[in-house]
Amino acid sequence: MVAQTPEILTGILHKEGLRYTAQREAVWDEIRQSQEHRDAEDIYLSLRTKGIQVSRATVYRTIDVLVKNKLVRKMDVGDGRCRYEPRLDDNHHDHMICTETGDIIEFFNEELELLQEKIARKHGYTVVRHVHQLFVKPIK
Amino acid sequence: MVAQTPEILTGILHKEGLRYTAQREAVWDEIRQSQEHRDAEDIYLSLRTKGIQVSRATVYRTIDVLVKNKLVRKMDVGDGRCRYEPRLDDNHHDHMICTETGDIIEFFNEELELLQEKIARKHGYTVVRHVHQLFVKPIK
DNA sequence: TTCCCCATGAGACTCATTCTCAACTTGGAG
DNA sequence: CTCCAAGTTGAGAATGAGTCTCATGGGGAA
Repeated sequence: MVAQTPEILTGILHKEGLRYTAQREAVWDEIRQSQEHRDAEDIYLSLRTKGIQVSRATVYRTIDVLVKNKLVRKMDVGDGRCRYEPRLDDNHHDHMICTETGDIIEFFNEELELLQEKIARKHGYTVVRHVHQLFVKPIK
Repeated sequence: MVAQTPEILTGILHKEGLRYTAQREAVWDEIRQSQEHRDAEDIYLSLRTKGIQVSRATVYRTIDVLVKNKLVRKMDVGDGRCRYEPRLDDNHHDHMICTETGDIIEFFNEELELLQEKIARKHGYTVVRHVHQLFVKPIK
């Protein structure tokens, strides 16, 4: 359980020596209130549609701060646009992407996590982070 | 065992209804003779340095054909440039990227492969392909 | 050898993301 | 409460990997 209160952003900005601004709050709110995997343009347009004055540059800059502080998870699906999702509860998971519909399904498997670390150790390393995506298709 | 003979390219081009050209041969040779994970610019510059007349457009176009026909594997490391490696023996493997040195280590684990399929099936899918990268650091 | 059509190359173009810098805010000092 | 140094923002330019265009060049079937 992490980042459940509205003050979490204030704390992070303080820790980073950054100021609290309406734009940063708005970007975080926008990402937080949706559980989807959205790209930066989507987030930007959604804010503008709501009449919130913010620029693409600020959206990107704010996302960087949020990602760095683990409030947001960034994922590169390989189609040229990164997707972002809130990490409110900090539950780690990976993604399965349906090649037919584009749906993104989250999954988590403890055994898989352990196995990865085991493999890294076998080579004298320890896992810092990982990217694991399964491109799948429905079983008919 | 696949693609060990020089004629493999000819066969593929024929199958695809494409012509055999010096440029296509050169790009394939360049990738084939190195076991490294190189980006397109690297391959392009290496060819030019050797005095081979080829353009970036042709390098990209040829790589697409090679990737499609499984002579080359394309990997997106997430830093904006895709890397390519030959698939001469067609041994599937994933990658471990050292966050300190940038070294890329290949690994393969049968258990991991099976586990992925098992997870996908649990959700009603079957794995078409996957991206699995471990960003690691050396154990001191 | 001819000739049709594919292949090539130079450079324009795309598009997500980053950068620039002048104008604007924030927030601590006084 | 006001001031002002320093951080922030926005519009648009810049970046950079990869793609596209189209005039020119070159395979290869007949």
